[in-house]
Amino acid sequence: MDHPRVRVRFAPSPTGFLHIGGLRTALYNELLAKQQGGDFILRVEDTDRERFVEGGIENVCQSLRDCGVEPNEGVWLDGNGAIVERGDAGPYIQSKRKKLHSAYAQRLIKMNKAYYCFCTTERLQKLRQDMHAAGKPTMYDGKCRDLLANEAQKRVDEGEHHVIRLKLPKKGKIKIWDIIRDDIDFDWVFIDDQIIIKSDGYPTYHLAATCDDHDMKISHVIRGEEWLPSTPKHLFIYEAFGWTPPKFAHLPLLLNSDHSKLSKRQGDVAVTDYLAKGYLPEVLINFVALLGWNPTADQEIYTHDDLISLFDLAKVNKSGAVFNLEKLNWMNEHYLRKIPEERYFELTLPFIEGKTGDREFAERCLRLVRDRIQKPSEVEKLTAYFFEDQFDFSKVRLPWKTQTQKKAYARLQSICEPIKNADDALFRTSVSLETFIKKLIDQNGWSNGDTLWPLRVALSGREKSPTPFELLWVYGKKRSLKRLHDAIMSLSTSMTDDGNPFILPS
RNA sequence: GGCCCCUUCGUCUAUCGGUCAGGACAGCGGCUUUUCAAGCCGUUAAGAGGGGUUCGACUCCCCUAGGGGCUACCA
Repeated sequence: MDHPRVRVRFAPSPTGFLHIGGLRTALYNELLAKQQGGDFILRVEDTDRERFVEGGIENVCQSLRDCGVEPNEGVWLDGNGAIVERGDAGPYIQSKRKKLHSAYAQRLIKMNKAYYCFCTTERLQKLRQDMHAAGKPTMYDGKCRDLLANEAQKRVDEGEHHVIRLKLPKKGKIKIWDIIRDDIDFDWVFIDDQIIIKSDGYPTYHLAATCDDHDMKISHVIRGEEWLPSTPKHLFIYEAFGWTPPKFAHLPLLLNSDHSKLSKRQGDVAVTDYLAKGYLPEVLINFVALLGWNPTADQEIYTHDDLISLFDLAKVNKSGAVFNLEKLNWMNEHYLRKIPEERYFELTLPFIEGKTGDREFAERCLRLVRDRIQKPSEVEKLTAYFFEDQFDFSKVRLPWKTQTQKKAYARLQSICEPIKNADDALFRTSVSLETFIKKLIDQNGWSNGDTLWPLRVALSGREKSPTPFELLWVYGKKRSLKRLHDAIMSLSTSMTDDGNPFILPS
């Protein structure tokens, strides 16, 4: 009997930040829930007190919110950024369910599906070492497995340190079914009696997640592939209690370029890091959705809504996917060009804050570099020269190819005058400026190269830059003339190939 | 070591027995051009290997190899 309603959960442990792989897991869960009109729950798995990181829950929630992957049930942040829980199946913070978990463990003991184990960490460690040295699988030897129930209970009552282990079958096979991978067979002999309650009284993942999933009526468990080998243990618990297990879908791992599990060592893994660098949330979603799945043969760009309607768990790939930063960059660049200009300004303005008090000038600068960036932060460098007072022309060639300094000087002078006399309206678009300059070239019988090169270098202070027409437009008349005068001045003082005295233009 | 999973261009992927194996990123080349980008056009590049099954396998089965995951009182 299947679960009538689709209810899925993303269940991170708050041991740091939301991992980019976690974002994909959360997304796939959310896509299924939204598509099927079900529930997407956020449950925090914080049963490991030693690894708990302050602020971890907040970071996960905030990252999910930033990316628009919103749970409609479970742990969430309220307007003030405080952690709250909503929904009827709570509590959703696992540590608060400790009593529930120990009650389930007790029931398992009563059913003879679990047992108390008094073995010390030291004994266990030595056991593992010995088995490893003997070339055998490192498993628990079952020392406490057949302790008499009342004897074990007595030792517990006397306060002896203990854990609770699952009493797994020692023979036979178990078949699990996975939406992505179909049937998988496991042999019980190779599966260890898993600890389900630690000596601190807290449950391990295996018991907590399984029982919580049942209590919360989870219909599909969508999680990383690393959980595949422990799924038989989870199924054992479902069977012991007579519960209907959810459907499982184990997602392929995200990989570094050397095909190891995606890790911090080889770049950013936290969603926060990507957001901070200016990757758009919708890009992260679009990109990460396509790591392991693609709904069509020839489309790369999908909105969140597209993904919701097209999502199909059964078509998710089985093999791991390398996280390809270059493609992410391309996608961010692509989106950056499509978003409304206002949003583009919002994204980029902070990076040139304080450079000029002239908002319109700033916006023109940003518009000019828009198709030259992959990330908002890059505008800072690309627009830097617009805000420099003076260029150092000694490092660049103002004349074009074989053009003499004298001729470059004369050419710039000849351009200054018409620009000075031009109507302000001319500066409204770079197209009109282009027409104007080209006409000037035409009328005077000049050539493009020995006019446009010096003009462009004069305006940018560098040999590589956008077109002179765009530069004139960005600067406007006054700033343009200032740049031209600076260049002319520089040419006149550095001229050594010709003794003629030059008169500086007014 | 043991168990499990995986294997199409360098990378992300499409293909669900019959295709010139398609698209995207990156690369390369060209066009454009005052430079650099961008843009446009074109192009290199793949079914790990070996056996089967079949009229026909990238697709189904087996073996081998390679990669990955798990093997904690972490999740």
